[in-house]
Amino acid sequence: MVEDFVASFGHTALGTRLKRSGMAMQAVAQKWLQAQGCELPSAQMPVLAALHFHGAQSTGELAQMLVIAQPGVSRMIDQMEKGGWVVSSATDADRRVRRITLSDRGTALAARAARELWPVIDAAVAELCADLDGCFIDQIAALEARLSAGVMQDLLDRKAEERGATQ
Amino acid sequence: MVEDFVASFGHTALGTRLKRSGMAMQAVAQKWLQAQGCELPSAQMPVLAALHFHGAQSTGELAQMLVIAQPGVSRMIDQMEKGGWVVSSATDADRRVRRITLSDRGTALAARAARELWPVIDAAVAELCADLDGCFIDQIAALEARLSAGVMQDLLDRKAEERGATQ
DNA sequence: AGCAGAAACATAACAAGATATATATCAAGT
DNA sequence: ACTTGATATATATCTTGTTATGTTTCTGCT
Repeated sequence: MVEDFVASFGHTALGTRLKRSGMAMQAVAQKWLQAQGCELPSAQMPVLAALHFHGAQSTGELAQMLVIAQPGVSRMIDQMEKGGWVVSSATDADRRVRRITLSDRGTALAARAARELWPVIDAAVAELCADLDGCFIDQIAALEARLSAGVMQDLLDRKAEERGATQ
Repeated sequence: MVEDFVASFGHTALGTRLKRSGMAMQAVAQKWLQAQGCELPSAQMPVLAALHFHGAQSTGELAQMLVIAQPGVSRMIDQMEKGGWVVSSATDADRRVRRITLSDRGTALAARAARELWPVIDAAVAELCADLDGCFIDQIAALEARLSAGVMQDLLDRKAEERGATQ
């Protein structure tokens, strides 16, 4: 039995592999975040971070910043507003525009994430990708192997511990 | 305005970027395949290729080979059977098992793809990823830049032309 | 002022992955 | 032979992206 046909399919299926690896990384990160008591769905994290670092934005601006289609942002903001993470309102100058701000709850989570969650993920992923040698396709293969071996979970835990120990 | 916040977010959003790049590559490939008269949805292409190179498989075997969840295979096979690309039937030895085979139409498409479609994609992607220098995150950034510049479309066209010219 | 076209967002439907769970069948122990 | 547990697949629902299209509001021209 072929274990991973897609990986054996050369460059032809590279798109599939990149997508798969990306989803795997997101899944690991989300699981870890949940374990840290972070209730926000992982797909909404970039919105939170964008609003944290760059202040209030419109729907269209967020779509451009996050490079996702505008209807996706529309729906995501609805969900985040229901979850109490953001507040939105029509602007006075142009009443078509919906201005989105972090709520108190969202601000608090973003501050905490900036302090102790994102740096851990950043350090873990940086180390996950360190020493990926060879040509690009080999690097992807190495990354896939590390992900399926559970290396990223271990790194997240270790990095969190290290930060906790040194602070 | 920040153009691509995710890309500016360091390693933290690498998963999102990988996923995004993979989807972009798949989209370009699918568009090109359609232009070549290939009617099969791109997500079903790996199934076609797996059956072409490794013969009849069960639902579970396909899930393992393609590293996707079994319900996804179930649904995809339903669609492909409706589209006339595959035929499936319960096996005699174990009537729980659904054995999936390429139909005549599926066999014909796979043969054509193996001859003149997959090699083009392979060559194009190989060149797309050639000379990606630097550390992994820089390589991803370079890949993203090439994708958004439309380099992959151009390569597909050029590779197809080259193959056509030399054969 | 009023109308045409553009722009911002919302809504609907689709795609392709996921998980959770139900159903049907098989295998093994008594 | 029957019951119990495992296995293969199907079904239902969720997630998060997409495109297509509808609605509201603005802008600019006459």
